[in-house]
Order: sequence, then structure tokens, then C-alpha cells
Amino acid sequence: MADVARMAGVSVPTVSRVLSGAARVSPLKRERVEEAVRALSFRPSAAARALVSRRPKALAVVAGDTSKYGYAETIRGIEAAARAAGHTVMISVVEGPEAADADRALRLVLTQAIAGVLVLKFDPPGVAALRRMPPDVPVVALSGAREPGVPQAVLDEAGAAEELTRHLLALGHPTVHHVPVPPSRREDGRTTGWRRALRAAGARVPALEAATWSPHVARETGRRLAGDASVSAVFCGNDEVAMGVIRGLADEGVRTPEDVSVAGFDDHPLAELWTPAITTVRQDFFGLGERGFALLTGVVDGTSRRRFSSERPEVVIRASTAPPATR
Amino acid sequence: MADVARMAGVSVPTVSRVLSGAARVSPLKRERVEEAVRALSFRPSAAARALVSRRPKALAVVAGDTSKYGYAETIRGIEAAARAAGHTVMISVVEGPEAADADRALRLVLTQAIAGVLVLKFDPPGVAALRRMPPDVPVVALSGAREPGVPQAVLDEAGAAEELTRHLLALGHPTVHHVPVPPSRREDGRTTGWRRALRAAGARVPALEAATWSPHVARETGRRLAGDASVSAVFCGNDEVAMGVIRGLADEGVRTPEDVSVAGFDDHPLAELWTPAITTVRQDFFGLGERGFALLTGVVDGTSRRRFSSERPEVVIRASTAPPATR
DNA sequence: ACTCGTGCTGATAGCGCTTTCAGAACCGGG
DNA sequence: CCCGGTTCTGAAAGCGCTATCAGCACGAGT
Repeated sequence: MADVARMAGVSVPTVSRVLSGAARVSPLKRERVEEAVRALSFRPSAAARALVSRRPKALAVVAGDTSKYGYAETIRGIEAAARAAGHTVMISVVEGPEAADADRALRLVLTQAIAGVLVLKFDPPGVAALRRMPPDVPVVALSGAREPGVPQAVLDEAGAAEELTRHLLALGHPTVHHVPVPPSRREDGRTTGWRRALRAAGARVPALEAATWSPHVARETGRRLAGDASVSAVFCGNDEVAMGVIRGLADEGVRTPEDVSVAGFDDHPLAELWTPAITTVRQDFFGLGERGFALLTGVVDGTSRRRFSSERPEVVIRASTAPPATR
Repeated sequence: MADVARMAGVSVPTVSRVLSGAARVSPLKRERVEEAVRALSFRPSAAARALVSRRPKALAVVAGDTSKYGYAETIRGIEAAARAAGHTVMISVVEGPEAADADRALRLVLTQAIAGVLVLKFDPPGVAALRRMPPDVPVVALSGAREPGVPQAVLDEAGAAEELTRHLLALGHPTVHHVPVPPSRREDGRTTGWRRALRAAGARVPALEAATWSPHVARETGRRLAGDASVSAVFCGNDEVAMGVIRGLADEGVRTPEDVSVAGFDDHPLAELWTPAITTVRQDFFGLGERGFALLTGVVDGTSRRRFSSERPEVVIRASTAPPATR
């Protein structure tokens, strides 16, 4: 910066003022400084800037996964919003549900100069990260169900799951089986909504199938379900699980939706292309990420009192759900 | 750090030595410092550290996308390797193929204190980012085809694509049509391999179908292809495109693989679950990310002279390819 | 007893920037 | 022509850490 100042014939603080755009500088000097910056292709050091100015333009995302559809889309939304606001995004993955896993992931980003942290609280590692977060770090959680505590952006999954389950019951299914994804707390919002709908309709509440994120495991579940004549509709924790279940049923000659209806969750980009096209709930993960970022900036600079941002996802009826077979 | 020093009854440099683990400190003082660090839950400032020590433990990933399967997996691999080495990962997305898009994305991370940059050169935005990279920043490119210039970790896509195309020809198909993904350079490695196999076999080289990343666009392509009796085998730029094509063919009553064989690329987690299970090429994107990180650390601290790391993906034959129909 | 390592420790000097703060330059009004 | 009020500018003081170097014990060698 001293080089730039020398070249432009001004002092270092003046260069700083031009670059940060904070204070007023005469047009002449501003012009000269900008020219020198270009000529020397000068890039200010964010490290030095963060060291002195105490409000870094960077944030960290902490998550249990980054490549699964919902996670990846949420991160994409965060990144887009952050980039638009001139913030850099750092990512740290929490490998497992233990406190030690969370500490390892957090240490990496908490030593960086960051304005705050966004935690993807979709699974046990995310919950662990949130629990281990030092109290002095601004944090916003992104999740599928509102909980007291930290500020959070949520997708009201329980409400949508309830509506989707009602849709299946309305088609005439006596009850709806459920293959959950691994819950982040005691019970996933999707499972809660499903249970609520069954209870409200006075339907039998079947035991939960084994929870999984893996479509391959879900395929096994589908095969098993094919042998159970009491199964006429299955609500899956997400679309990938639904794809596995549909495939597993098909392996055993059970057709969807003619013999068994299957519904998913998330509106995965491939859900519409699946055969049959999957009935699901459209989740705006990208928007969730954007809302999370907005919430965090509000928390950090105190411009906003808002601590919650909720959105209700939308049920999308497609071909994988139909009235029960008359068998 | 001064507080810690005071509490432990030592000097600030001694605390620094304990924390960085670089120099020798007497066990007694080390113990006292560690206790004080815990008691005060002291976290050293990475900004100050980077400012003075000049070799930051952070790196940036620049990519045209982050949520598509291959991208997300590669980033996951980078993050895992980086985290294991104590490095923080920053992410910046390049929105479009223009130099201005690249500059915007780069500015964000280049001002941060980073050891280097990993560019995902899978598409035009990635290429633009690479081109706009200042020469003084250590950089490694990750891509599907080796090119002169910067150090890079590659997946030899051309070789694998050639092998896959040969497989289709060996089944008896007179030629193989191709739906490419948008190429990062003049021509994608997958397309090159396909062309090479056709030429070597003396088969007719059909005109390329419209390039796309979108399975929905590919579905349209599939519908169109269904009307073309000369089409008996289709090699798609990736699995998602293959899924779209299969679905489009099915829309028009054309069965896969009985009427038309379809192959994909990447071994997407859902490829095996698709109906029919998709013949594809297994790409180790996670490993690509790991290799990219290793290459970058070698470039940065000069411990390694290696500038390339190449791996040959493996063809996976599944149910979507079969001998041509005798129609 | 005296020198010479050897190991550990602390004072000191920055890293590259922003933030006071005081001074210079200029304006219009009395 | 002097005054207070605006702008603008530069000198100086750090932000929190690490690197350097000198100093201090201590034991071994002469």
C-alpha cells in the first residue's frame, strides 16, 4: 500500500480511504490512487484488514455433509448471497456426531477472522456443532424445524409432511408407512408431520422403518416392504430414499403407484424424471441459504431484531401416488 | 494472548511457541500455558497469524458450480484433505464465462490470506477463472483432460470415454450418438474419446446433439432421438443427461436397452438405481479433490516437483446397454 | 577457575492495514 | 480582514501475533 501511495503521490491512509470507500477523497487523488492500484495490480490484504477493523467480510458454514442435494443447494444459496454482499465463505465439515468431531471442524474456522457462523442443523453432526459453538460467536442455524435457542432460518417440514400424508390418506390408503432420514433431534420434522396426520385421521401409526440417507439401503427396505401386504403407501424422508424404495419394490415385482404409492421429500432435480415421477415436497434450499445469510448479517451488525425466518414448502403431486389397489 | 501469558506467568512469545508447537518450551511452562489457554478458552487469531507468518493455512476453491454431483464430490474431497492438514477452505463461485465474472469471484478470495487456489476447470466459468488468475498466486487446476500450463490433477476422461464407446460398438451398434455436456474448452475429453473410438472403428461419426447439463433438456433430446431410426446407441456426457435421455425415449415408447442403448458418465449415486441401471464410467471425484490438495501443498512449499496427477476412471457395465434391436 | 556451547526465555520489532486526531486549506459571513 | 465552519489530508498509533536476537542459566571441557 506504501508503494501505491508513493506512486500516486499521496499518503497511505488516503489510499486506504479510496479502497474502502469510507471517507471522502478529492476526485483528483482518488483517480491517481485508482490508477496506481491498477498499475501495480495491488490487492489489499484481508488478513491485515481483518486484524485492525474487527468486522471481517467472511463467514463460515459448518455442516455434516456438503455434497447431498439439500446441503449442496443450501450452501450454494449462502455462497451466492454472501458473494453479492462481498463476503467470503469458508466451509468446514463435521465428520461425526461426537463433540470432538464438532470441535475439530469448528477450530478450523473459528480461528479465522469471520463475522459469524451458519450451521446446517440437518443431522446429528450439525447439532453437535451447534452445541459446541462458543457463546461469543454470532451464529445462525439452518434447519427443518424451529427450536428455541439460536436464531435460525427454517423450512417448516412438519407442516408440509402433514399435508403430504393427508394427501395419501385422502386417496384412500388406510395408513401410510414411513422410511425416515436420520433425525437431527429426537424426531425429524417430517416424521412428526406424518405422525400428526395419521393421528388426526385416526389411522393406525405403523412402526418406523430403518432411517437412512442412502438410496441403496432404502432399496433393501423397499424389497422388504414388497412382501408386506399391509403396505399400500410409503412416505419417505427424502426423494433419494423414495427412489431406492421404488426400485426395491420393483425388484420384487411391486409396481408404483398401481400396487403401492410412494412419496418423497425435497423435490430433488431427478424426482420429476424418475419413473414414475415422484410426488414430493418442494423445498427451497437455495432460498434457505439466502435467508440464513440475511439473518446472520442482521445478528452481527444488530440492524435487525429478527431471529427467525420460516417458510412453508409446497407439496407437489406427481405420478408415484395414486388410490390404493383393490387387491 | 497477553492475558494467557500473564495467567501462566510467562511471556507472550512463549505462549506463541506453545501454541504453534514450533520451538522447544520447558514442560512446566508448556503445561501452565495450556491450562491458561483452556481456562480463558483462548483462540488465536488466524488474521494476525497470517499477517506475520506469511504462510496461511487456508486455500480457496473456485468453481463454476458447487452443487452438481461431480463438483460437490470434488469439493468434499478437497475439504476433507484440507481439514486433515489443518487448512481452512474458502469457496467462490464464478457465475458465468466472462472475465468479469471470474474477476468478481477471484477478488473475494485473493484478498484473503490463502496459500493457493484450486480451480475446478470443468466448464467455461472455471476456464475463465484460470485465465484471470494473477501469476503470483499458486494455483492447481482440477479437470477432465490434461493441458499444458498450470499444475493439475486430472481424470483421464478421454480414455475412459473411448473405452465405453468401444464397448457399445462391440455390442454390435453400427455407430454411437453423443449428447455432450457443455465443454470446458473447444471439446470435452469425453467427446474426444467418443470420436476417437468411432474413427478407430471406421464407424460413421454422427453430428453432436445439443450440449447440456440439464436432465430436463436431455429429456427433450431423448424424445427427439426416439423418432430417429438410425439411433441405436447414445453416449451421454454424464449420468444425469443419460437419465433425461432414457426418460425422453421412454416418453415416446422407446425402451432402453431393448430398442436403444444409453450410457452415461460419472457413476452418479443414482445411476445404479435407475431403471434400467445405467452403464457408465466411475469417476473418483473425491479422490480428485484429495489429489488436487496434495498437489497444491507441493507447489506451495516446493517440497514436490510434481505438477500433474492423473487417474484413469473405470468403465462400469450395467443394464442400460445391450446389443442392438433387430428391427 | 574460565571459556564455550546448549537450551530456554523474554524484549523488541515489525507484518499491512485502519483509525484516531490534529493540522492545512478553503469557504462564506460579519 | 478576521473568524468559525467545512473539507480534505497525513502523522502516528496500534490490531494480535511471530521472528529475531540477545541474555541468562547450566553443564562440560580445558
